[in-house]
Amino acid sequence: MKSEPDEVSIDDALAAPGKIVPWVGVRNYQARNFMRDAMRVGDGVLFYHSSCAEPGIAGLAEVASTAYPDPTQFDSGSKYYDPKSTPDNPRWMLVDVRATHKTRLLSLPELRSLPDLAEMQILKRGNRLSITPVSAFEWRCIIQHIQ
DNA sequence: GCCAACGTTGGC
DNA sequence: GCCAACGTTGGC
Repeated sequence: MKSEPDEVSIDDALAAPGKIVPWVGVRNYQARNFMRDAMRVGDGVLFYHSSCAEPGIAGLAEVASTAYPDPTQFDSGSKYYDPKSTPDNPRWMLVDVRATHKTRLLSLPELRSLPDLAEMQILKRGNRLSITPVSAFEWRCIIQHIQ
């Protein structure tokens, strides 16, 4: 799951109450569907810093709730406000994410250098999704290299 | 700041 | 339903 560290960094997440952050602001249907349909409480999460000086995996986390409506879509003062969404028929969902560890930065160039990760979705050309699945094989590879 | 790549919008 | 125009993402 990508987060801009200027918005929510791994340090911010670890400092939050219960180390939990609600993953607000996702406004892409595919990314929403991953949270709504594919994620289960306890699933592992790679906390990825994007749009920053050193993009890469900065920590580990886990899914901490099932999906529920993103409250920011109803808040006209929020930059994530969506006037086309209503509480009766919410368009955007999110899950809570609980940070578990800060890791050394596994930088984007380092990720790209690992042959086992060649098929990883986040590394595919043109990928812009802020949430992408990670295979068990890729997860093990990353956990090994992060040590 | 640039720009490739992709998603969304809206006229037809 | 097509597709041009526009907006966004995100690495560099």
